[in-house]
Amino acid sequence: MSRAKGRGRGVTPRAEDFSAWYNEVVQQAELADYSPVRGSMVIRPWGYGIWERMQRALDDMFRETGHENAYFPLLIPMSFIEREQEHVEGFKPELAVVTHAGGKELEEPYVVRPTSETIIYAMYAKWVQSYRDLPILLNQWANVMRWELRTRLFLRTAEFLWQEGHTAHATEAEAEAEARLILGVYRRFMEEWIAMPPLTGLKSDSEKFAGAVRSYACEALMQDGKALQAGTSHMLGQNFARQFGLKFQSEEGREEYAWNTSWGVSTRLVGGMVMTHGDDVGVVVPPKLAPAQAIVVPIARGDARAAVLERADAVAAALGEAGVRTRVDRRMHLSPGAKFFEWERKGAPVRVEIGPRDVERGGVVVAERVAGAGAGRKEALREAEAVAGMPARLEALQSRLLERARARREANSWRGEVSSVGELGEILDSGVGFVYSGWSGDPDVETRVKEATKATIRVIPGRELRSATAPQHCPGGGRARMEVVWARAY
RNA sequence: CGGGGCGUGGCGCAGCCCGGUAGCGCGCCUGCUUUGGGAGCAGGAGGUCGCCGGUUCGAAUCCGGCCGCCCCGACCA
Repeated sequence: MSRAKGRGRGVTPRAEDFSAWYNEVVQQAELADYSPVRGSMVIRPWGYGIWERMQRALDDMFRETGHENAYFPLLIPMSFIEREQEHVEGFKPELAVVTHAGGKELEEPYVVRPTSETIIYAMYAKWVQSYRDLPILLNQWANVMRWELRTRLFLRTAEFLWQEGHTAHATEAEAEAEARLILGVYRRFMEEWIAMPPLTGLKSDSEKFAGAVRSYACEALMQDGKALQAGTSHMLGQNFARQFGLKFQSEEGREEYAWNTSWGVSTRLVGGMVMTHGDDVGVVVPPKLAPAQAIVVPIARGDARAAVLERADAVAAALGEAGVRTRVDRRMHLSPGAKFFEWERKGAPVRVEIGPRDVERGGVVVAERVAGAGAGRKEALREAEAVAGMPARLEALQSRLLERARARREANSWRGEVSSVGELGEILDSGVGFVYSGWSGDPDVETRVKEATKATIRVIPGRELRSATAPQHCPGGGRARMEVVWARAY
């Protein structure tokens, strides 16, 4: 495709410069654009449509697990943020603060929420008196602001969209179960919808959320071998409850502090999708997330024009009835080829071409964005056959993407003995993403490894993800008390 | 916050050394012809050369200051 490249329409190949590839692809696919405000982005319709599909799917899952949506305010009194010790320390450096309003300086500054634990638990404290008022299981869809120094579209922006769940429970066990339940929801969502299979498990203390007792996380492996923290679920213990007076009277009449959890995923997931499935042509959107799953491109040549357009509309309508989100690209000032390139760049899963030859024989030409093994680039099918087969075709594509991503994750994982920091560094330098090893639990080891290799413990994997035989050796020394996964991360 | 780079029509760039009519490609507009992998021809619109100051008869170009953005490192969904 040197021609396209020469015309300045190509993309830097992933292998040449992954980060340049990412920036170009996100913009060329019209997922997002830079805004005039430093570090913040505009999410364009194609990108926002993907986020909306994610939102809908997650929202349904939250409801199925007993949660309701609510909304808490954007501005939080500074004093609230300052109440929980670790929480302030974690967030202070990246707070945006409102000091003036209505033409006057405020008596107490407000922070633009970086996360809402403080204001939400202050409200819960007001609403809860008895164990009968528990649990509270709320979620909110909101924007938050963290004043990042180094930003990237979707992956790290000053303002981003997310969902944050906040729950309050009468017992520790119940809160713990909630945090784990949500971790499972996230994992299932990422696999089934984004076709991005994450590792899940516990965070080490150094990586946990500011103010949490423990954090669980989903860590996905990107094509460049770096890990992306794609979702977190925190068991907050009674840390916030104590600071905000979130107390209740138990069945036995005792006054007790409630147990909290909080959990979130953000528009970062869109970036994860790009870095999981994208190729040197552009973005690849899994069918379940695609705002348009099938793009019908009429090839309206000469006097066949009217007939071609009519068939295109008919096929689109039939696809719509079959439950396929379909769009007809009727723009007449672009050649078919230009449309093919554009939709491939944007990652639409399937293209349906209809030209005079197809109309004549009652057929269409179908091309998939990511061809399956053995399948040709284009298939000439009868109209009815193409329509009837489309839902299955999309499902097959969806699962092909998941399998491909899972295979890549495993192919780029090192499961074996790693006995020194140097060896760990060498393995990472060879292109391996996730390195499994033993760990004593000593935080000094983590620090030393990070300094030497830039890798951190991404997760202490859950049982089902651990290696068949537990690693005996620990890079950095000590006796192996658990298995951990190291990686360089975003 | 430290190091590097860049600011010139919407986008990508040349011009800057060596001061003298602001240019190229893509895109955009109009018309005609086109349409099975990035259409062709003809005509056209669009620029306080990041900002402020200085030098000069004359500054995109030389000098000083400021601002912004991008890339690379320390902190983070």
